[in-house]
Amino acid sequence: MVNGHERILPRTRRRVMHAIELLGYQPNVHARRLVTQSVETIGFVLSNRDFLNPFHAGVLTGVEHAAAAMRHEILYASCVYAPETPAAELELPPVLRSRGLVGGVILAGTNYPNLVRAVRERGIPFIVFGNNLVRQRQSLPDCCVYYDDASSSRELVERLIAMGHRRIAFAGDQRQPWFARRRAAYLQAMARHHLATMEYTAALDSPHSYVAYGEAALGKLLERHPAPTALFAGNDNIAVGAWRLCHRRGIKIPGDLSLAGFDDLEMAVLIDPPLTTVRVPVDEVGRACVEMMVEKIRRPGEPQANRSIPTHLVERASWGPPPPEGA
Amino acid sequence: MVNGHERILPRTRRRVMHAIELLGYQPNVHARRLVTQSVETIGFVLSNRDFLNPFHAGVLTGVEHAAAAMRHEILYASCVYAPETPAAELELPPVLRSRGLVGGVILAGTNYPNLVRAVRERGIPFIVFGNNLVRQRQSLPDCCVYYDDASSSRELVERLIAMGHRRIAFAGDQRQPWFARRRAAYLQAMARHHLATMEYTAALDSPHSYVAYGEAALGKLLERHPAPTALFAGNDNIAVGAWRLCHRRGIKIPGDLSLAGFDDLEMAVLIDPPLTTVRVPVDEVGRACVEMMVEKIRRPGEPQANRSIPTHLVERASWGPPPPEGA
DNA sequence: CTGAAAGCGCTTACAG
DNA sequence: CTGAAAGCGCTTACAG
Repeated sequence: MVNGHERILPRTRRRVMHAIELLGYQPNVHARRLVTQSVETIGFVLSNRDFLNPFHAGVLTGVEHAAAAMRHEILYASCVYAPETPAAELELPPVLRSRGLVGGVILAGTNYPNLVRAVRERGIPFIVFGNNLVRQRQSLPDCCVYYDDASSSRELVERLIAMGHRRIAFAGDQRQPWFARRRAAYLQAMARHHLATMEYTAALDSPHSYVAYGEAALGKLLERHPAPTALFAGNDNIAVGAWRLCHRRGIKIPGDLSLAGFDDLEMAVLIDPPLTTVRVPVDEVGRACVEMMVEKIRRPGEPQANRSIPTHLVERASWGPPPPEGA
Repeated sequence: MVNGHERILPRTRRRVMHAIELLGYQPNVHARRLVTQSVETIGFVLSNRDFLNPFHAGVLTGVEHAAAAMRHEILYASCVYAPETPAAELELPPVLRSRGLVGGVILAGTNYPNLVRAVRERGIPFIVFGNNLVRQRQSLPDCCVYYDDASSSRELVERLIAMGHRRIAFAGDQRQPWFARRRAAYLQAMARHHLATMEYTAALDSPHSYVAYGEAALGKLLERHPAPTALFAGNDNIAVGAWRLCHRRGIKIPGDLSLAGFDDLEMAVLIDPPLTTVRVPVDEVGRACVEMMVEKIRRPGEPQANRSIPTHLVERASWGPPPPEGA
């Protein structure tokens, strides 16, 4: 009666409900799950990150809000593994190992094909945050949520060109797929306008040194003659590094150099001038993950299209027309 | 046999283990939990925050790592409530409502006595992140983890005094207990040296406007004659606001004004000069929460001391001796 | 419309 | 040392 909509005498129903209220009765979830063979819990696995960065914190927030609205809980787990380990030999965390802990998992962080394969082989329904999926040859239909960094990147470069910039540089380590995609959009826009590209794509040693990377990148790019009049940094931290170099060298932003980043971190509005960048609606990414996950649990085997969340160019004072030629 | 250490023929044991391996057998957690009446899951409740900020993301990371090491899982849930709602009328999220979902909860975010009371009345073991516990009259023994902001704050002010500063200002909204504690340490240090205090403690309208608050604070403080030679900002965002004002007005840091914050956010090293601040070892806060939680679940009723995690003064270039008097 | 029984997959005493 | 039984707290068919 408590669960179903049986035909029952309204009076009886009321009395039972009253007793429930009175005693503070709450059904035991494990007994229920044992018999129904279903779980309302979704695992959120953060892979290969030593801490929860603001981006993933935002995705997790979105995931939790969406899940709560659909009466699901979120089990948070981190997971570190080597890309080369064969799928069968991966040491999986309990979320991916124990029977019944979760009804499915959202794989966030940076993932590789071996983990995806291991999860698939165990029959655990899963959704992958696609932008950070590295080295995946064949596409993964049915289970990916992306944010669309290409469109905004293209728009960003097109806007710089429309302002009059011709020497537009790009900076970002190409081994990281997010930078590779942003660069591809940059190359495409530049090619469309028959403009020569200027790139700094050196390998990045430590994931924590984006700012230093940005300083080095702009330093190198400024050695060229003629120098770039605009820099599209692969992310905001790289942009902040470039900004610091300008600050030290007295290069005016946007007078001498227009600067744009990607991510819209909190600090984007704190530097002076505030940074033009691209915002990823992380809460929508999280929501999309949950919606796909719930749909997949409800209708197993039913095909679903991958989802792509649009991103938004956020225009701020760090860009403007290029300096007059020959100045 | 799988669970216990019974005396069994080694050969039989080996054969069973082999079969387990072969079939990929994993026990069903719900059946196990139903019979053992225990859960290895700990709830992490983020209260009254609309998103997971870097500080709490760090605590959550610490909590998850410590929990994983002790073979516990983390259920992440957010919870928004009004401080005035009577405990009995609070609408609790499933972690705090369902029977058996978790063995206990860590209450992070900003909490009020009504929630603490509701959780206690339901008999759910809990640990509270004490620094953000507001309006709690009687102390909560046995269940609090704090970070010690007083010692580092005092040390910070003492160091400024030792450098020769006499006019040291403080900025932070006193209704927020973390600012109140830092201010108390400031007042104490100033009193010890018989120095007059200079404060900006206006109410802060929006939690997202710390930077603007910092700009306003320093603006007001600089109207005084003589002006302060150092500012202890209640947190890094307020310090960044002050830094921006200095940047715009051409006030040199630390030549004209020494600046210090609290939190050691990522941006502390990105501003120029990098910011002297206080670092809270968030992972240790998280670990302490888990350790107390597990201890409390294992030995119910056993008294435990509250824990206080030391913080660390991080000296950077944003402070130095005061300008020569009368300059 | 209502009550009693079976069974979900385990663990834990207990009998062989 | 090993196997069979009882029972954790539910839900779901089924008999009354």
